[in-house]
Amino acid sequence: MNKAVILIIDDEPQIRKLLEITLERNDYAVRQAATAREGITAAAAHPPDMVLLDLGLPDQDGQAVLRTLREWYTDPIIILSVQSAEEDIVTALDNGANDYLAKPFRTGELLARIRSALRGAATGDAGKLIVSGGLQIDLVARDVKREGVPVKLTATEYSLLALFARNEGKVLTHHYLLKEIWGQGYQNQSQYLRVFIAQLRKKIEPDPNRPEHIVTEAGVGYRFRTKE
Amino acid sequence: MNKAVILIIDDEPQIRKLLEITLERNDYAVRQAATAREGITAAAAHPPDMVLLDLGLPDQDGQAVLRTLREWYTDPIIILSVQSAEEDIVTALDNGANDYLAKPFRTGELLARIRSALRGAATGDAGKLIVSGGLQIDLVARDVKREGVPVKLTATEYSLLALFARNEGKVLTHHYLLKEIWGQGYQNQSQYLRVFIAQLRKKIEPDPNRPEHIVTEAGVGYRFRTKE
DNA sequence: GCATCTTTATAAAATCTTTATAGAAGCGTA
DNA sequence: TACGCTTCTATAAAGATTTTATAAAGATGC
Repeated sequence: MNKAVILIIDDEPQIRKLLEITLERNDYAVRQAATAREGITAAAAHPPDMVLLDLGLPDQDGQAVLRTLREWYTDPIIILSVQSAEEDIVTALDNGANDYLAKPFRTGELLARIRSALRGAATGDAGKLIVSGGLQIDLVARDVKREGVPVKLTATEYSLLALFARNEGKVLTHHYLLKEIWGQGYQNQSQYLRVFIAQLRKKIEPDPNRPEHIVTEAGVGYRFRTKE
Repeated sequence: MNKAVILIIDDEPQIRKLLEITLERNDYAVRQAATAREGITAAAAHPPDMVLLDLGLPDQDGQAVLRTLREWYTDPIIILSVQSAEEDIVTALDNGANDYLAKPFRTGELLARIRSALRGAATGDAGKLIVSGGLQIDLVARDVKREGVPVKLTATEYSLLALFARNEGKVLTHHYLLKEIWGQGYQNQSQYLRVFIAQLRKKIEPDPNRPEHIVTEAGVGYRFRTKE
């Protein structure tokens, strides 16, 4: 029997510990992240059945984290926050949160709201599109088109492209890419990357010999560019 | 686009008036009931898109009303109550309420919670007919036809196809499909899926060897495409 | 008892990993 | 500048592994 997996994104260790104990005692599997960056990565790598998100993270604005998650994550997100101003609540809900609970919360109520949210897990609507130079990526539908024509990508190819798309303009190092896609322990298999980059270019570049989207940064990594 | 219809069940005329004004100003259609009996009758006669339910009704216990509504009513129910004891909240949520707001509430927050609840509501299956490439799915009548000929599907086959039809174009992961159809705890039984997908293809695909509607996304899940 | 769901077995298909080879770029030296 | 050397990159293709399709047998429930 599989337990529902809940990802906690909160920087306070005590809160995480309290949540961990409470949730595990109620038969949920718990994963944790202490920063926005960690949390987004964790959610992307292995999507949990639900996210509990603290808005007061040290490295990034909570509402921005929420919007980023909602670009592709469709399962319930419950906000836990010390803020209880109406504006914060309204913004969070409109950014796609399913519920908002002010700290300190009552654990019984939290558990009930978790049950409620998991019960009615939403089938989200049309996804946010990343469009550029004839290339179109729908992170929710897992759908990629070039000049309007669907491109068939394998699971790994898609993961790689999605990771690029979410980090448009930034150089991603070999090390980082390998760790994100293949996991800890593959950081030196640069050849994997070369093979898959070549594969991707063949499928999404107008001219694979003169790449416009996935450009090589020799000795460092690759950079994804949305043209123009 | 028709306005969403919200049914208010509350015995206090001032609250009803306040809600009526607030909701209508925000482009909802409002209907009202002052007693439990009236409310249940109204919901049954013309099911609204959402119910706002006060727990302190004169003629019947609020939790009982909630349970009665949930016997057949599947759209969102938000509780408005002067009670804010944890026990009341937990009971209401476990009785099927989507949200619980203590009076006095802030109207901005109420509106945000209404938007949130409506957003995640079962995609208006009402009168939805999906037609494509000789395939025809009537989600209301639970009726499937191929080239005009009725297709006989088992309960599970139909649930699966309906889930696909409601998420046309999107990749649905094994995990998600198994959770939605078989429930929490079956997420690793990918073989179930394979068996039922094969079964469905045999029944709805023009050429089951070259599926056009239910396409495999190896390593990830399946995608439903309405042809052309 | 019959329809349906669950499980098992096996073949086929798709994908990933690994190997091989060639090209491009940087760098020091004559 | 030209040359050889080294390092990094691109790509195709063979081999290995994983994932999928399907039939069919066993179990379950009304």
